[in-house]
Amino acid sequence: MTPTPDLLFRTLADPTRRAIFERLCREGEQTVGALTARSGVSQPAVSKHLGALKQAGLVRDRHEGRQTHYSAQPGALNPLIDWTGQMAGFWQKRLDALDDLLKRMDQ
Amino acid sequence: MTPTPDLLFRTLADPTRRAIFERLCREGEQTVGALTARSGVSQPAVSKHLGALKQAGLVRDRHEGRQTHYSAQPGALNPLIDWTGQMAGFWQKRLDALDDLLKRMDQ
DNA sequence: TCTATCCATAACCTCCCGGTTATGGATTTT
DNA sequence: AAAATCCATAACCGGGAGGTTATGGATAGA
Repeated sequence: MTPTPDLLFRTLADPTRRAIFERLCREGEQTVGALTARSGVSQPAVSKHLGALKQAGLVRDRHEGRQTHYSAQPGALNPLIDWTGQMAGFWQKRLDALDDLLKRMDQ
Repeated sequence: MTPTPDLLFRTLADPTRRAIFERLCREGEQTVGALTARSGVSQPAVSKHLGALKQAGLVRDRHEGRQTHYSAQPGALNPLIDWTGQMAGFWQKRLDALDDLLKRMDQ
């Protein structure tokens, strides 16, 4: 079984935090300062968001002198993909059953 | 462009609410009473969650006498799927660029 | 008709979360 | 050595979200 996507959903629910993650996905590794510059919130806020993202396994950090570089951790989205796939699967399954039923009633 | 998955993430972030949605996906249409029975929270709480799910387009309701039947609305997850796909795509793109660069340096 | 059931809404409470400012340790620059 | 920069943590605050109980409208059953 794939790990529960609970933490993932909670972490990505906040727009500011998700925006940070998106930027890391689009543009690759960034320092805290660079991320803060266009985030619209204070540097401590960004640091907190990065901490949350890290705890959810969505980002990695790399220390270099006095600055910290963050980068997106791609595979971390897999549980999300699996979950949506499952939900779609359940739906499809019930659709098939209905289809089958109708086919039997038809003949 | 696909609609922003913001509302989707926020709506699915709550475990109780997501559990209700999962049950509707697995087992199909359910009345509020049936959902309340195994939800662990009060009936008004369930009604509120269903309201949120409905507003996010994740469920449909069907009134029949004094009871209301809810069912999952499958296509609603598409923006989520698109979003995860985009993120994975960005990552892949940068990987390709890196690969290309290395190849050039090599020769 | 009278009662019981189903569900939605209102009113309220609590707690968590995202924001802020303040601070300090580590490192770079002058 | 002194000053400045980068970032993380602490402390605090306000608002929102999820929970509850209370209530009422609509429908089904007696």
